Amino acid sequence: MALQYAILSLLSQDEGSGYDLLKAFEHSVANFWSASHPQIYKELAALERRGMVTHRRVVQQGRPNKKIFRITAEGRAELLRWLRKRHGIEGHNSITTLKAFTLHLLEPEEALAKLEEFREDARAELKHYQGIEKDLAPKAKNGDPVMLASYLSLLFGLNYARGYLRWSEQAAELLRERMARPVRKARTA
Amino acid sequence: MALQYAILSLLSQDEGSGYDLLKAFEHSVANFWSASHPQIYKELAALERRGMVTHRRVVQQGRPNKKIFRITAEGRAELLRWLRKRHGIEGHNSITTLKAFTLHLLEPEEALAKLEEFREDARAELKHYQGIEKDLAPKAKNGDPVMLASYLSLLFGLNYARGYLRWSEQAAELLRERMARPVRKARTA
DNA sequence: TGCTACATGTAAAATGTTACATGATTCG
DNA sequence: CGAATCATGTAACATTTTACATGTAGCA
Repeated sequence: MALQYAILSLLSQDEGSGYDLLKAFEHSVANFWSASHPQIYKELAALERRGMVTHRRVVQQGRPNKKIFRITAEGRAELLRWLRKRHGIEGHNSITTLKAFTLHLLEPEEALAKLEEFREDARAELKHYQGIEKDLAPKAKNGDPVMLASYLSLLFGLNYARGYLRWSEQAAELLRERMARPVRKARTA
Repeated sequence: MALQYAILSLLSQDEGSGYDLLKAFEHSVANFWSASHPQIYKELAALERRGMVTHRRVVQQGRPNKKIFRITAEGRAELLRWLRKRHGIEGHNSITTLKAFTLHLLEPEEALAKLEEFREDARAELKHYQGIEKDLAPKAKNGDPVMLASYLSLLFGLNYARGYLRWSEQAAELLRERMARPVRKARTA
């Protein structure tokens, strides 16, 4: 359902083909949304049936023809209605958190190694976003509202990666404390 | 697929019925995982077929009978195999980020109000977790490994909410800057 | 008397992924 | 010559949500 709004949002910036949308999901908005190509084509068809988008066929030589989709006035209105609704904080299913919750199955040393893995992943992710941010920041500060909105969504990802990193360090810290000062399970007879 | 591991993880702490699991997904682990009851019953059946869990029937008077599920040795081994695998940072589809990305459709004033909504939601969420944290922190520091693992997963949620809050404030700040010092779109003929 | 908790399921619909299918062009 | 890019779709499968279905006990 929400994928339709992701598509409408992308089309609200610029018209494009299903393939263009696919590339956007793989690159520019991979940060916060992903979709496979069959799903994109399915949702585009559904959106067209509902009058939210239209397309024109573009014949090309040497490469496959394509359909360029454009958002309609109704599509734009629908997107706005959705944007204005209040959704609250969404709880997503987080593999990492589930793993943290399951960490008691590992011996402390291995658990610590696992947290170290999380930390490495987070640092890599953070560096990645920081690279993009450096590029985008000046453009966003002086660019049009579309640029600013893109930048705000990037900042969300950046913040997330930062929180992830801080958490992995904090968690490792707690585990290390525990290892240094182990807990007696019961009276040591 | 991953839901099976969430179920195995819960059962690795304590045996329980499908209904117990449902309540866990609604409360204790709602933070990072959710599931509907049909899905839980289906996955329990699948896990049992694969020998990962077994159940015994408990007959009750005055209320429906129940099936208490228990993880098997193979289930535990499978859960450990999964835990040890490296998953990397998972990209989830975030409604909030999508909305941030779409914010250019609103006039700056309304966009700012939207960000203020995000901030309110984040503050509420953060307060909620902080309440739980106060309760759990002492128990986690002196409790068993299961307690510590639960605590680590709570910390993840806490960090997330903090990041969300900081982002919403940062985003509002950027927008306010922009409103004070608006951008000229092109040469003003 | 009506709502909530307890407790488990099936059926149908929606949503998403993976595999299958095609076919030219460009780059290394 | 093999892989990647461009470009769109179908089919099969997997996963998830919502609606349907049932029935007791306790609380307000």
